[in-house]
Parts: sequence; structure tokens; C-alpha cells
Amino acid sequence: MISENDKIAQIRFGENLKKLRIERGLSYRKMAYTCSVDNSKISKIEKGRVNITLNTMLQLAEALQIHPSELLNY
Amino acid sequence: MISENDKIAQIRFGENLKKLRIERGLSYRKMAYTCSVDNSKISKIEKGRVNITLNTMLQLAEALQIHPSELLNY
DNA sequence: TTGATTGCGGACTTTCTAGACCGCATTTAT
DNA sequence: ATAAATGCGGTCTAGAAAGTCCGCAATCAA
Repeated sequence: MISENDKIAQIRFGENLKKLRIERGLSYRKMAYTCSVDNSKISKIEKGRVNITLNTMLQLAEALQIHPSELLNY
Repeated sequence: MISENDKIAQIRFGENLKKLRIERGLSYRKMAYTCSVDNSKISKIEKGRVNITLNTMLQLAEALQIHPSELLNY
């Protein structure tokens, strides 16, 4: 079951992801191209609509060329 | 589909989790008690047998009383 | 102003996590 | 020697993530 706190965490994570992506001048599609995560999925993650898994996080970090832990530094 | 790299990442994550848990003198069951993650699940995570989600990571971090990003600092 | 790019959401199938519980062999305490 | 604690694996259901593709309005570029 998804608690309210969980949703908030997802939204925060998404906001941070968006910030990092924009900083690098990447569009959803460009980013998707380099990390095998579909562009629509990236949109959903940034909007806090999914409870992302570790492996997906690592793929995003690779596309952004950052250390995975940075995704949680917010 | 779970790639070989994914499995390796899960195993690394698990090893780090184990280190952090042991450092705090917590058993599976004690830790489970404070984070509503079943003790058998913690075992599976430490063994790299599951692709944990963000929310579960946050619960583990809370039980360990660390910042979530530390779970990825390995 | 035409064409491309972008953000974002819907829909669908497959695969796997979450969550809860059981059991047991081994280690650790009493 | 006995009891408790611990590590760790298995099993089952429900629901959600992964993965893939379509579509469209709005913005941007030629």
C-alpha cells in the first residue's frame, strides 16, 4: 500500500530528476535515447507517478552522468 | 528483463546494506521491526535477489537512521 | 507557415515487487 | 542442555513497475 509519505517522496524525487535533466539540456526523448527508459516513463517519474526501482534509478544516473546517490540528494 | 549488470548492482547494494545494518548491531528482525519491511525481505535485498523500489529504500534508510543517498554510496 | 521537437498522458502485456507468513538449521545466550 | 535469537530460503496473492507504442496540443525552428 502506498502511503502519503511515499507519494511525497516520489514527487520530490521527480522534481530533483527534472532539475538534473534540465541542467543538462536534455529532453525526455534525448534522455530516453541514452538510458533505455522510455520517454513517457521519464515523464511519469518526474511527475511522481511511479515508485521507481533501483535499476531504473541507476539507468537514469547513467544518462545524466552522475553518481546514483545524487538522485537522492534533495 | 533483468540484465547481468542489474543483478550486480543489486548485489552491491545488498552488500552495502548489510554493512550498514551490522554496523548498527541490528538483526534482520530488529531492523524489520522499525521499518515495516519483513525480515525475510531484508535478507533477500542483502543477497541481491530483489530490485528494490524507492519507497522501500527510504524505509530502510529510516530504520538505519541515515540519509537515503548513503544507501547508494558504495 | 510548415515541419520538427517536446511534454505529457493513455493503454496494454509481461514481469516482478510488496507484503505476509512458515520453517529450519545454525549460532548465541542462559 | 535448553531455549531463544538469527540468517535465510520458500511460498502465495495482489498490485504495481517495466517496457512498448500511440496520440496530441503546444512550443520552437526553418
